[in-house]
Amino acid sequence: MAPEIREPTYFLMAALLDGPLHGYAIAQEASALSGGRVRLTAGTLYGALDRLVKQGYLADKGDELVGGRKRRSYSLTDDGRTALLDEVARMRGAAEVVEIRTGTAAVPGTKPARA
Amino acid sequence: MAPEIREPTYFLMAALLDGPLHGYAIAQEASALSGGRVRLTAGTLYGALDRLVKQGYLADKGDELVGGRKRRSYSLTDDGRTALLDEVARMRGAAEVVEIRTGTAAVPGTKPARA
DNA sequence: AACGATACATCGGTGAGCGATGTATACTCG
DNA sequence: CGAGTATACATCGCTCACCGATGTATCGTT
Repeated sequence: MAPEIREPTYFLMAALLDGPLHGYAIAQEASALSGGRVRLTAGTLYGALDRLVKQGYLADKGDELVGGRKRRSYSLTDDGRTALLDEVARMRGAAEVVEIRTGTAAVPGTKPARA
Repeated sequence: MAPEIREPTYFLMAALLDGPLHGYAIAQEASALSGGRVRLTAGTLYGALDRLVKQGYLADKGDELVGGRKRRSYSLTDDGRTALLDEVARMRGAAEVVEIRTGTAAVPGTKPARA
């Protein structure tokens, strides 16, 4: 069973859905996507990047020199995309369990992701 | 900003939505609620229980002797319930971001968080 | 009597997250 | 022109939730 993807990692991967980005840009996009909730500091960012490449969720697009500054870009692999969508399903399912038990209105027409 | 609630903890708290339970029963209910995904082993369970009581998310209902065996029951506090519902909202929001970006069918009637 | 389920508790390792620190370049404003 | 801020990378050490292993003890079944 695939382990839970934690919030910083989740938004890191989500930031790459529209195409490759370099590390720093990922951090900014992840912050924007999360409404400012997630702040990918250097420690988290570059550690996660290396880990995700090793796991096969990201592909290293290599270095590039832009105005004297080095940039390393990454793209989301098919495996990474799948893992991200699995996580979405996981969250939907988990949310639903609590909503049903608390009577919190599930949006009418929302069909259970998977029973 | 409230930190993310991890999966084992999430289902532990969800197990208490219908009323107090003792530790071992919580583990079973959490497993059932998660469709077998989450298995609260002793290490996770009792550690989390203590932690959550300290955080004010659970209340210790005290010991009780049932057939020679000791039972310690816990209930979900209002704070715990609120934290759980916050987590549901967090997950819904995070799921939506990815669904919109991937074109995964957002349920009609669900309003886009943002373009 | 042996075994598995019930029920609690503790210990040590792992790994993601994260603050702190370091290096270096580019831009902007006074 | 000098200072400060933003860009952009990288590493180190700490914390904490999780989790497997281990231990204690009772109860039901065979």
